[in-house]
Amino acid sequence: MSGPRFRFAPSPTGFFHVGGARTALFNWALARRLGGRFVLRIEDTDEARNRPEWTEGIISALEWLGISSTDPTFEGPYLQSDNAAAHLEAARSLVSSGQAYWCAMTPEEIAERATAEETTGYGGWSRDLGLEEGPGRVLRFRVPEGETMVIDSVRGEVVFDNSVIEDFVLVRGNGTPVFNLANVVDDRLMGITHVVRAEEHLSNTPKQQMLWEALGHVPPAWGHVPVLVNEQRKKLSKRRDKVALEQYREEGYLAEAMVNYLMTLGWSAGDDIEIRPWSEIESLFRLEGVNLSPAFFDVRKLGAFNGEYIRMMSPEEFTAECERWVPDSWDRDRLAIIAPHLQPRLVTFSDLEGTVDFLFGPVSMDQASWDKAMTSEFAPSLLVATRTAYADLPEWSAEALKQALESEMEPFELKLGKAQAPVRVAVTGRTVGPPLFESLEALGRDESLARIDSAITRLLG
RNA sequence: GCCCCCAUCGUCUAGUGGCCUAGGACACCACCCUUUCAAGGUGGCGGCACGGGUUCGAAUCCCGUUGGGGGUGCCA
Repeated sequence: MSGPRFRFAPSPTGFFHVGGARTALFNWALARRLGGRFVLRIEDTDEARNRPEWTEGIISALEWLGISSTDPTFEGPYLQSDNAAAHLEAARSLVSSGQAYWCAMTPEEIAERATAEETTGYGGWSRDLGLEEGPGRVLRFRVPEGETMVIDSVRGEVVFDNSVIEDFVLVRGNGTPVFNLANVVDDRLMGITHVVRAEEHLSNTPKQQMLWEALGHVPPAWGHVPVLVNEQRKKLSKRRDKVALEQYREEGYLAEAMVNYLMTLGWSAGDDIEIRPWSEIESLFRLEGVNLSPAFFDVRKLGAFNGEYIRMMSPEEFTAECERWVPDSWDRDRLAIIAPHLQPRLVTFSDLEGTVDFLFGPVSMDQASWDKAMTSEFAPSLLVATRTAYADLPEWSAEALKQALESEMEPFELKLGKAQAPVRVAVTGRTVGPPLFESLEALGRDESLARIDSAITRLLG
């Protein structure tokens, strides 16, 4: 078991946060490039323990991102709760070495003292009281004097004055260990050498580092990456923002696009290239190159990346992917005919169904489109003429369809762009959509003619 | 309140004292192409938060101000 060990420690909440996804990717890239391990540890809470599907969700989300649990780089998942005994044991060792002590002050009393303005709250009240362990009593860490320097690969050296750090709780009144303790003990037990996580943890890092040292070990290398924020520049929250990775997956964003986009938030390889395959990202990624300020998660740019990745797919890949996003009842051959024309038009695959549904079921006529296309002077006669020409067309192909309409529109002195409008609306129900003649070809002669007929009937009464 | 972090176009970023009249991408606008809509091509709009230093020279270094963010729990 050699080589650096990076840990990723999400807490299951029923969805996988995009910010967490980026942190996971950072750790994964590092572990892969350095020939180390990506250690997944689930911070399972009481609630999560009763919902194994939450943990499964994390695994499947990671899998989607390309962080495969079957890859040799991947280790885990471990459950934090499995180590509960070790957490407490570490706490006890701190008591016997005098680095932790029992405290009887209740949260209410602390709040009272805080408002009384005489102290900051707890203020080390039972530091030297020599209290014994007892019901409801908490174990506190005896913060030493001096200062704590956190050496951070992203931010450099950050110094904290220990006097501003309260004697924090290690074990709750109910006997359970607290996050900071559990984390340190787990990291140590698992031989973690690098802790790369979001910046929101930076202020708590001196506490964890003191714990490492109090336990007699050398702390890991830290790396605090900036958080992801929304338009209001607030940390992304589930309440107000679309943060669930699963939701993007369901909307038809490609994993490769999501991964690539996430990696550009707060990091760049130092050149002008943004779109690049994971293999390159992996070999280029450096913690030292990570930005220091929060980044806005811009769905529009994600969409642009997704479009790029869609266009990069081979026609076969694209068609195969399309089939996954469309009802089973839809004719696959017909879908394959139109697919090439859809590829440059899609932003996400969830857009697919709505843009070609007219090929697979009855037209739903958009009233505004009808009004716009059918009120022109030439619409009725052109439609009739085109219908006649189409009925006798020897070959039902896009090219023939186009030529036929072009010759019918001549007397009206129109451009193709205008002339195709009535036919388009008659057949697709909308003014915008995939290329018309290719759509007609896919639809077939009978259905196309029927739709034009029904439009003519509606137009002429 | 106290502590910590941060600050280049609207957004994501390049930039580590002279190559910067600050580069790219997304978005936006215009034009071209065109079978609507896209895609593609060309061009445009737009930024170093502010004030002091240091220096021959500052987006880059230092100090301050302002502004943002995070932390400060018997949350994780």
